[in-house]
Amino acid sequence: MPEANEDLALDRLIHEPARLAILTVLSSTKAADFVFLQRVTGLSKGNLSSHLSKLEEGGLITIEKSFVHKKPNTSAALTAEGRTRVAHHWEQLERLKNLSVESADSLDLDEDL
Amino acid sequence: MPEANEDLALDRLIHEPARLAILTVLSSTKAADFVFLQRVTGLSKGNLSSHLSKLEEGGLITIEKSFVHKKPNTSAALTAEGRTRVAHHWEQLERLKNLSVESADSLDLDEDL
DNA sequence: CTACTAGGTTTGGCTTACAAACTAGTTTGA
DNA sequence: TCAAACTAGTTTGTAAGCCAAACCTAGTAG
Repeated sequence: MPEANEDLALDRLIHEPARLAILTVLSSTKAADFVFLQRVTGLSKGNLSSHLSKLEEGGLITIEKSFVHKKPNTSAALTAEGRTRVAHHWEQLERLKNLSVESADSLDLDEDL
Repeated sequence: MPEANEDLALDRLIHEPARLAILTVLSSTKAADFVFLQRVTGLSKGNLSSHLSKLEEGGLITIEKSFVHKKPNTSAALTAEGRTRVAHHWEQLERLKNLSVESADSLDLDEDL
Protein backbone atom coordinates (compact mmCIF):
# COMPACT_ATOMS: atom_id res chain seq x y z
CA MET A 1 0.00 0.00 0.00
CA PRO A 2 2.22 2.80 -1.13
CA GLU A 3 0.87 6.35 -1.38
CA ALA A 4 3.26 8.65 0.38
CA ASN A 5 3.19 12.45 0.43
CA GLU A 6 0.35 12.42 -2.06
CA ASP A 7 0.05 16.15 -2.24
CA LEU A 8 3.24 16.67 -4.13
CA ALA A 9 2.29 14.54 -7.08
CA LEU A 10 3.10 16.08 -10.44
CA ASP A 11 0.47 16.46 -13.13
CA ARG A 12 1.85 14.61 -16.10
CA LEU A 13 -0.30 16.51 -18.55
CA ILE A 14 1.58 19.63 -17.53
CA HIS A 15 4.92 18.08 -16.63
CA GLU A 16 5.71 16.70 -20.09
CA PRO A 17 8.55 18.88 -21.43
CA ALA A 18 6.93 19.75 -24.73
CA ARG A 19 3.71 20.79 -23.03
CA LEU A 20 5.49 22.56 -20.23
CA ALA A 21 7.19 24.62 -22.88
CA ILE A 22 3.93 25.38 -24.66
CA LEU A 23 2.19 26.29 -21.44
CA THR A 24 5.06 28.44 -20.32
CA VAL A 25 4.90 30.43 -23.51
CA LEU A 26 1.16 30.77 -23.22
CA SER A 27 1.54 31.93 -19.64
CA SER A 28 3.00 35.17 -20.77
CA THR A 29 1.10 35.86 -23.94
CA LYS A 30 -2.64 36.39 -24.16
CA ALA A 31 -2.68 33.97 -27.05
CA ALA A 32 -0.23 32.43 -29.48
CA ASP A 33 -0.76 30.88 -32.86
CA PHE A 34 0.48 27.57 -34.19
CA VAL A 35 3.37 28.87 -36.22
CA PHE A 36 4.64 31.01 -33.39
CA LEU A 37 4.42 28.14 -30.94
CA GLN A 38 6.22 25.87 -33.30
CA ARG A 39 9.06 28.33 -33.63
CA VAL A 40 9.60 29.00 -29.98
CA THR A 41 9.16 25.45 -28.81
CA GLY A 42 11.02 23.82 -31.66
CA LEU A 43 8.43 21.07 -31.91
CA SER A 44 7.49 19.43 -35.17
CA LYS A 45 4.06 20.26 -36.53
CA GLY A 46 2.63 16.84 -35.79
CA ASN A 47 4.01 16.88 -32.34
CA LEU A 48 2.74 20.35 -31.57
CA SER A 49 -0.65 19.54 -33.01
CA SER A 50 -1.19 16.53 -30.81
CA HIS A 51 0.10 18.23 -27.70
CA LEU A 52 -2.27 21.11 -28.27
CA SER A 53 -5.13 18.65 -28.62
CA LYS A 54 -4.25 17.03 -25.35
CA LEU A 55 -3.99 20.31 -23.56
CA GLU A 56 -7.37 21.27 -24.92
CA GLU A 57 -8.93 17.98 -23.89
CA GLY A 58 -7.44 18.48 -20.48
CA GLY A 59 -9.15 21.85 -20.20
CA LEU A 60 -5.88 23.74 -19.90
CA ILE A 61 -6.16 25.72 -23.08
CA THR A 62 -8.72 26.78 -25.64
CA ILE A 63 -8.08 26.60 -29.33
CA GLU A 64 -9.60 28.91 -31.88
CA LYS A 65 -9.44 28.29 -35.56
CA SER A 66 -9.91 30.96 -38.15
CA PHE A 67 -8.56 32.14 -41.47
CA VAL A 68 -5.94 34.83 -41.74
CA HIS A 69 -4.97 35.98 -45.22
CA LYS A 70 -7.09 33.10 -46.46
CA LYS A 71 -4.88 30.67 -44.60
CA PRO A 72 -5.89 28.54 -41.68
CA ASN A 73 -4.80 29.92 -38.36
CA THR A 74 -4.84 28.08 -35.08
CA SER A 75 -4.61 30.14 -31.95
CA ALA A 76 -4.20 28.81 -28.44
CA ALA A 77 -4.73 30.46 -25.09
CA LEU A 78 -4.65 29.34 -21.49
CA THR A 79 -7.98 28.91 -19.76
CA ALA A 80 -8.42 30.37 -16.30
CA GLU A 81 -8.18 26.88 -14.92
CA GLY A 82 -5.10 26.26 -17.01
CA ARG A 83 -3.43 29.31 -15.62
CA THR A 84 -3.97 28.28 -12.04
CA ARG A 85 -2.99 24.70 -12.69
CA VAL A 86 0.25 25.72 -14.34
CA ALA A 87 1.04 28.05 -11.48
CA HIS A 88 0.28 25.25 -9.08
CA HIS A 89 2.63 22.97 -10.96
CA TRP A 90 5.52 25.35 -10.54
CA GLU A 91 4.74 25.50 -6.85
CA GLN A 92 4.77 21.73 -6.68
CA LEU A 93 8.17 21.63 -8.31
CA GLU A 94 9.42 24.21 -5.88
CA ARG A 95 8.12 22.14 -3.00
CA LEU A 96 9.77 19.03 -4.34
CA LYS A 97 13.05 20.81 -4.81
CA ASN A 98 12.99 22.23 -1.31
CA LEU A 99 12.02 18.92 0.11
CA SER A 100 15.58 17.91 -0.56
CA VAL A 101 16.63 20.32 2.14
CA GLU A 102 14.51 19.17 5.04
CA SER A 103 14.04 15.64 3.71
CA ALA A 104 15.25 12.61 5.51
CA ASP A 105 14.36 13.38 9.09
CA SER A 106 10.89 14.80 8.84
CA LEU A 107 9.14 12.89 6.11
CA ASP A 108 5.68 11.79 7.08
CA LEU A 109 6.28 8.09 7.16
CA ASP A 110 3.66 6.28 9.17
CA GLU A 111 5.71 5.14 12.10
CA ASP A 112 5.02 1.45 12.22
CA LEU A 113 8.39 -0.18 11.88
CA MET B 1 13.71 22.24 -39.54
CA PRO B 2 12.65 22.98 -35.98
CA GLU B 3 15.23 23.04 -33.21
CA ALA B 4 14.73 26.18 -31.20
CA ASN B 5 16.42 27.21 -27.95
CA GLU B 6 18.15 23.89 -27.77
CA ASP B 7 19.94 24.61 -24.54
CA LEU B 8 16.88 24.46 -22.40
CA ALA B 9 15.99 20.91 -23.24
CA LEU B 10 14.96 18.79 -20.28
CA ASP B 11 16.62 15.47 -19.57
CA ARG B 12 13.81 12.95 -19.52
CA LEU B 13 15.80 10.50 -17.44
CA ILE B 14 15.78 13.06 -14.67
CA HIS B 15 12.51 14.78 -15.44
CA GLU B 16 10.25 11.77 -14.95
CA PRO B 17 8.34 12.42 -11.69
CA ALA B 18 9.17 9.14 -10.03
CA ARG B 19 12.87 9.53 -10.75
CA LEU B 20 12.88 13.20 -9.90
CA ALA B 21 11.51 12.20 -6.51
CA ILE B 22 14.15 9.52 -6.01
CA LEU B 23 16.94 11.84 -7.09
CA THR B 24 15.68 14.62 -4.90
CA VAL B 25 15.72 12.36 -1.89
CA LEU B 26 19.19 11.14 -2.76
CA SER B 27 20.35 14.73 -3.14
CA SER B 28 20.08 15.29 0.53
CA THR B 29 21.14 11.95 1.94
CA LYS B 30 24.53 10.34 1.45
CA ALA B 31 22.72 7.15 0.57
CA ALA B 32 19.27 5.63 0.94
CA ASP B 33 18.12 2.07 0.91
CA PHE B 34 15.35 0.48 -1.07
CA VAL B 35 12.79 0.34 1.72
CA PHE B 36 13.35 3.93 2.70
CA LEU B 37 13.07 5.12 -0.86
CA GLN B 38 9.90 3.17 -1.32
CA ARG B 39 8.36 4.80 1.71
CA VAL B 40 9.20 8.35 0.90
CA THR B 41 8.45 8.16 -2.78
CA GLY B 42 5.35 6.02 -2.48
CA LEU B 43 6.39 3.93 -5.45
CA SER B 44 5.60 0.26 -5.80
CA LYS B 45 8.52 -2.12 -5.43
CA GLY B 46 8.55 -3.04 -9.07
CA ASN B 47 8.39 0.50 -10.14
CA LEU B 48 11.13 1.63 -7.79
CA SER B 49 13.31 -1.27 -8.83
CA SER B 50 13.14 -0.46 -12.51
CA HIS B 51 13.63 3.25 -12.00
CA LEU B 52 16.71 2.59 -9.92
CA SER B 53 18.07 0.39 -12.67
CA LYS B 54 17.56 3.09 -15.23
CA LEU B 55 19.20 5.70 -13.06
CA GLU B 56 22.15 3.39 -12.58
CA GLU B 57 22.43 2.68 -16.29
CA GLY B 58 22.30 6.41 -16.89
CA GLY B 59 25.24 6.90 -14.58
CA LEU B 60 23.29 9.05 -12.16
CA ILE B 61 23.47 6.74 -9.18
CA THR B 62 25.39 3.78 -7.89
CA ILE B 63 23.71 0.81 -6.31
CA GLU B 64 25.25 -1.37 -3.66
CA LYS B 65 23.77 -4.65 -2.59
CA SER B 66 24.58 -6.30 0.68
CA PHE B 67 22.96 -8.24 3.48
CA VAL B 68 21.72 -6.62 6.66
CA HIS B 69 20.34 -8.88 9.36
CA LYS B 70 20.55 -11.68 6.84
CA LYS B 71 18.25 -9.81 4.53
CA PRO B 72 19.12 -8.34 1.18
CA ASN B 73 19.68 -4.62 1.28
CA THR B 74 19.89 -2.33 -1.72
CA SER B 75 21.43 1.03 -1.19
CA ALA B 76 21.51 3.85 -3.71
CA ALA B 77 23.60 6.99 -3.86
CA LEU B 78 24.10 9.79 -6.34
CA THR B 79 27.29 9.76 -8.35
CA ALA B 80 29.23 12.99 -8.67
CA GLU B 81 27.97 13.28 -12.20
CA GLY B 82 24.45 12.60 -11.01
CA ARG B 83 24.66 15.37 -8.50
CA THR B 84 25.72 17.93 -11.04
CA ARG B 85 23.21 16.76 -13.61
CA VAL B 86 20.36 16.98 -11.13
CA ALA B 87 21.45 20.44 -10.10
CA HIS B 88 21.62 21.39 -13.74
CA HIS B 89 18.11 20.10 -14.26
CA TRP B 90 16.73 22.36 -11.58
CA GLU B 91 18.49 25.24 -13.21
CA GLN B 92 16.94 24.35 -16.54
CA LEU B 93 13.51 24.35 -14.96
CA GLU B 94 14.21 27.70 -13.40
CA ARG B 95 15.26 29.06 -16.76
CA LEU B 96 12.15 27.73 -18.41
CA LYS B 97 9.95 29.19 -15.73
CA ASN B 98 11.57 32.58 -15.99
CA LEU B 99 11.38 32.48 -19.74
CA SER B 100 7.69 33.04 -19.26
CA VAL B 101 8.50 36.50 -17.99
CA GLU B 102 10.66 37.82 -20.80
CA SER B 103 9.24 35.49 -23.45
CA ALA B 104 7.38 36.67 -26.47
CA ASP B 105 9.45 39.62 -27.58
CA SER B 106 13.01 38.41 -27.20
CA LEU B 107 12.99 34.79 -28.17
CA ASP B 108 15.79 33.91 -30.53
CA LEU B 109 13.76 33.12 -33.56
CA ASP B 110 15.81 33.19 -36.70
CA GLU B 111 14.33 36.19 -38.41
CA ASP B 112 13.43 34.84 -41.78
CA LEU B 113 9.71 35.36 -42.13
C1' DC C 1 -3.59 22.98 -65.26
C1' DT C 2 0.19 21.48 -62.66
C1' DA C 3 3.47 22.07 -59.08
C1' DC C 4 4.62 23.93 -54.94
C1' DT C 5 3.78 25.92 -50.46
C1' DA C 6 1.48 26.83 -45.93
C1' DG C 7 -0.78 25.13 -42.14
C1' DG C 8 -2.18 21.62 -39.98
C1' DT C 9 -4.01 16.41 -38.68
C1' DT C 10 -3.71 11.40 -38.63
C1' DT C 11 -1.15 7.08 -38.45
C1' DG C 12 2.32 3.76 -37.09
C1' DG C 13 6.07 2.33 -34.60
C1' DC C 14 9.01 2.51 -30.78
C1' DT C 15 9.66 3.60 -25.95
C1' DT C 16 8.10 3.71 -21.27
C1' DA C 17 5.75 3.59 -16.74
C1' DC C 18 3.28 0.80 -14.02
C1' DA C 19 1.60 -3.05 -11.26
C1' DA C 20 0.88 -8.00 -11.12
C1' DA C 21 3.26 -12.04 -10.94
C1' DC C 22 7.40 -14.25 -9.79
C1' DT C 23 11.97 -15.34 -7.19
C1' DA C 24 14.86 -16.04 -3.23
C1' DG C 25 15.53 -16.23 1.21
C1' DT C 26 13.94 -15.72 6.43
C1' DT C 27 11.01 -15.92 10.39
C1' DT C 28 7.00 -17.75 12.87
C1' DG C 29 4.23 -21.12 14.87
C1' DA C 30 1.92 -25.63 15.47
C1' DT D 1 10.12 -30.00 11.14
C1' DC D 2 7.83 -28.22 7.78
C1' DA D 3 4.71 -25.12 5.86
C1' DA D 4 2.62 -20.67 5.86
C1' DA D 5 3.58 -15.92 5.94
C1' DC D 6 6.71 -12.20 5.52
C1' DT D 7 10.74 -9.36 3.58
C1' DA D 8 13.17 -7.58 -0.21
C1' DG D 9 13.48 -7.25 -4.24
C1' DT D 10 13.28 -8.49 -10.02
C1' DT D 11 10.95 -9.73 -14.28
C1' DT D 12 7.19 -9.53 -17.43
C1' DG D 13 2.92 -7.95 -19.91
C1' DT D 14 0.33 -4.29 -21.24
C1' DA D 15 -1.75 0.01 -21.88
C1' DA D 16 -0.44 4.74 -22.62
C1' DG D 17 2.48 8.21 -24.77
C1' DC D 18 5.86 10.54 -27.64
C1' DC D 19 7.51 11.39 -31.96
C1' DA D 20 8.11 12.10 -36.92
C1' DA D 21 6.68 10.56 -41.41
C1' DA D 22 2.94 10.47 -44.31
C1' DC D 23 -1.14 12.56 -45.46
C1' DC D 24 -4.76 16.28 -46.24
C1' DT D 25 -6.74 20.65 -47.87
C1' DA D 26 -6.61 25.16 -49.69
C1' DG D 27 -4.21 28.80 -51.83
C1' DT D 28 -0.78 30.59 -55.31
C1' DA D 29 2.95 30.88 -58.67
C1' DG D 30 4.60 29.52 -63.53
